[in-house]
Amino acid sequence: MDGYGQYFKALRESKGATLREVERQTDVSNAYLSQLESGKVKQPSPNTLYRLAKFYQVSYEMLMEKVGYPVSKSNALPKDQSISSAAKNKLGEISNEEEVELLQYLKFIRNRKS
Amino acid sequence: MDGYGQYFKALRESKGATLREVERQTDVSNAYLSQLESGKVKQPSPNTLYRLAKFYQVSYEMLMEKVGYPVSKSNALPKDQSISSAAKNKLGEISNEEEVELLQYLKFIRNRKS
DNA sequence: TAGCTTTGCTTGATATCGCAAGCAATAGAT
DNA sequence: ATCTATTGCTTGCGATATCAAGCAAAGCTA
Repeated sequence: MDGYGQYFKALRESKGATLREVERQTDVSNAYLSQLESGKVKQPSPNTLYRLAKFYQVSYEMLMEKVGYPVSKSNALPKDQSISSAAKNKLGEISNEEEVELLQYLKFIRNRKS
Repeated sequence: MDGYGQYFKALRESKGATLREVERQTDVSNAYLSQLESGKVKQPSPNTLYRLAKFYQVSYEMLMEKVGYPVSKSNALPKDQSISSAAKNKLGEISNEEEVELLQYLKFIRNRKS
């Protein structure tokens, strides 16, 4: 039903921040953040996305694209590219052990579908 | 008080188009276009701006900026991150949904010890 | 146990987007 | 002069973004 709600939640929790912590740093209310993460928001404004992008240290354009806004240039870019960079940002500090587990889990995910 | 309203009107008139002509080509209602040109709209959505940009043959980003949305002129993120190229290669093609699951699983891994 | 604090969440309110429908003025055609 | 189509515009409305306030559960602390 919702797509990027889970993503924002994962972003926040991977940073170990609370809703109110994000609120303090971004001036986006914890009420709205909660709705955002539970899929009750359709398209947060670019202004909001920009604040979150800076706090979570991910690409603003990537967030724009993720919530469905047109992003002129990256129309030509494959979608996996921006996702890859997002993953790179979030997974950039993983240890070798964690990497192995993630890769195994990725296999598990993919086998689960077919 | 109205900044870009005049601009949109100038764009349309320079093309010799009527409100309803623009409506036909962009699926933006003539009612809304009228409000837009008379400064009664604060921030038209990126979706709307994109349609108008294409019709008027101007830059989408320029319109975004004109209306007051943040436009990251320079990428806030470095291109190359200190991630193992192995993981980068293997994770480079993960999908949207897979990324979410991986981030959640990574959080699970890290909390498993405590 | 009782009392603060934190955390995620819900709810009511406000503001804006964007449109369908309609209106007054103008232009053209007969 | 009358009819018809076009044009710009206003208005009322549903949908959505965003927040302030508050609430219940859980965690600390005394």
